[in-house]
Amino acid sequence: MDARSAPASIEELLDRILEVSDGLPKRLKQCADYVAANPDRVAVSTVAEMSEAAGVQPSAFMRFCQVLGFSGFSQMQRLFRDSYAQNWPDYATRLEKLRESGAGSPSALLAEFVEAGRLSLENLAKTLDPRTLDAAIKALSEANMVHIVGMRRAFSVASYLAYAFEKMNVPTMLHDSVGKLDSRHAIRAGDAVIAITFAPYSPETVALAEAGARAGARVVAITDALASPLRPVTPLLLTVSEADFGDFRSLSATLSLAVALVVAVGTANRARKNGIS
Amino acid sequence: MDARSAPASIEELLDRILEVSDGLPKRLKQCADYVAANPDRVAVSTVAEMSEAAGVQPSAFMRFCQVLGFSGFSQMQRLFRDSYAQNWPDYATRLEKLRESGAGSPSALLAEFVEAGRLSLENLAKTLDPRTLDAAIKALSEANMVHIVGMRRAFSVASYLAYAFEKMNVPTMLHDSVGKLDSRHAIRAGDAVIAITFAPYSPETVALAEAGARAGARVVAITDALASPLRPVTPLLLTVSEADFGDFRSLSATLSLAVALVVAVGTANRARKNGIS
DNA sequence: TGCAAAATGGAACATATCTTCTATATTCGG
DNA sequence: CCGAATATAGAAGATATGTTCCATTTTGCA
Repeated sequence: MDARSAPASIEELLDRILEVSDGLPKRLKQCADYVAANPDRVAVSTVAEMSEAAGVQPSAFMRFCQVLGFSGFSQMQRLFRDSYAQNWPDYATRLEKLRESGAGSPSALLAEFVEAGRLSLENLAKTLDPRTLDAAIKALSEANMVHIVGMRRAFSVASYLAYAFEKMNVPTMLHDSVGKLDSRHAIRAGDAVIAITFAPYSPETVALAEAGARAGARVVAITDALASPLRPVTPLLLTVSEADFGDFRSLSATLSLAVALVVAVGTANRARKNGIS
Repeated sequence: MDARSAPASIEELLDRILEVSDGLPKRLKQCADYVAANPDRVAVSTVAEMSEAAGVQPSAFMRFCQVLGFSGFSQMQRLFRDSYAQNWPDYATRLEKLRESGAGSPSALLAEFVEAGRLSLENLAKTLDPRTLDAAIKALSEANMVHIVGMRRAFSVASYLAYAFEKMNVPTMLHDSVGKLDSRHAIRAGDAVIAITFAPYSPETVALAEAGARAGARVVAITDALASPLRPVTPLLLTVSEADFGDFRSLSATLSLAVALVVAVGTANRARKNGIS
């Protein structure tokens, strides 16, 4: 243990944690990880609370503080309490403050997008039809392979779906247009297609969804209005209306829907496998 | 004095203060004024500190808390502490339960994710430092070219940033790893890098950010904790803590931040061009 | 495998902090 | 101006919290 004095700022403290973290015994490392991940809790918690959250005994947490160069928890906490002043917690107040910082200022913009995201989420919870969701999940979990297509702004949703399905061990193919290779013939009967598109609708996405339907695949659409061009293609239409701000849409609701879809499908698949074996 | 119960939120508390403030005796009014003006200190101070700052005796401050309907200072403080610490429930285990019990209908699942997204957005508004945001936008708008890197779950954010920057006519390069081509040498002095990574941090992303910094580019990090491996790389650290579920995170807050970033940079660039021409 | 060093858990101890109580001061109405 | 009601200050008491110590367990090394 070195005899250096206590860190004088939170940055210094985090540096020190990063630095010693690897050479720390198990319990002390738990403390280090917890503090590094939740530095904001230090200011308003007791050692008992901190240590419980980190999964260690209070005494272990004390030793951790001392390894960092503090005399004890109280001294370390003082550091966090002193720098606490600016982070004033209340959401409504804070949002108001951000907005007031000047129309067009970055913070004001952020406030608008946060608000838009929140509205979208609320709206999603209210309007999505559970039966359609159930049917979509059934179709996806029965598929041999899930094809995902979404271009331009919908591509981030598509790539997230691909990532999440992979994590869930669901066979997946992400149809990007790298090299303009035409991948539509990869879709077979018994597969499923998730097509994501918002106005102005991407023709490639619609075309691929149609090709999938013709090939005998079930198609799940994530789109923004009942008038979407995907409407004629499939009855499994999940509509998400995001509150946009300017030309951009936040995608908050769309992504939440995507995660829910993946987790539900992953769970259904796992249940089915267990049932069969 | 009325016998109503204690306020359940900070807004309620501030309302109540406003309401009773006029009919309060001198010392108690001092307390009311001080709390109304410095609500952020309540969570991290002792009665002794609060009362001294308000210019009264501790006992006077106690009486003030009781007039408000609390049993004492501690109870009032708990209100402030709870609202500060992002005490969102443990979604990982909550979802695990939902899934294992099989009782979790897809819509219930969706509701969970919507709620998680909402909390993440609130938290973003509460914790993001406007000055860091301003500095990040300045760095990005001064860059000749914006490089974007984010792997795995962060890739959807990266791809969305690329899409939006393109829309805004900001020169952009998305560093995917298609073909495992090493693109780090494309980064030059005068460029900027946006690196997005969340625990478990992707080594490629960190490496590319470091390479960028060495090449003389400004680096903006979007990450999840102050202890992120990107912190040593750059002071422009935008931290977004999403409520996450093991391998998944809703990304609602991250994407809102991304849009705000892009629009602000686009606007700044346009203003600059107009100013020059 | 056995030993020594280090780490850990839990309880005992010390201290800081909150809370209450009462004598004194102040205010307000007649 | 006087008396009753209320407010206040300060200190004493109760409680929560931080801190230390030591027996036990675990780890690392020969």
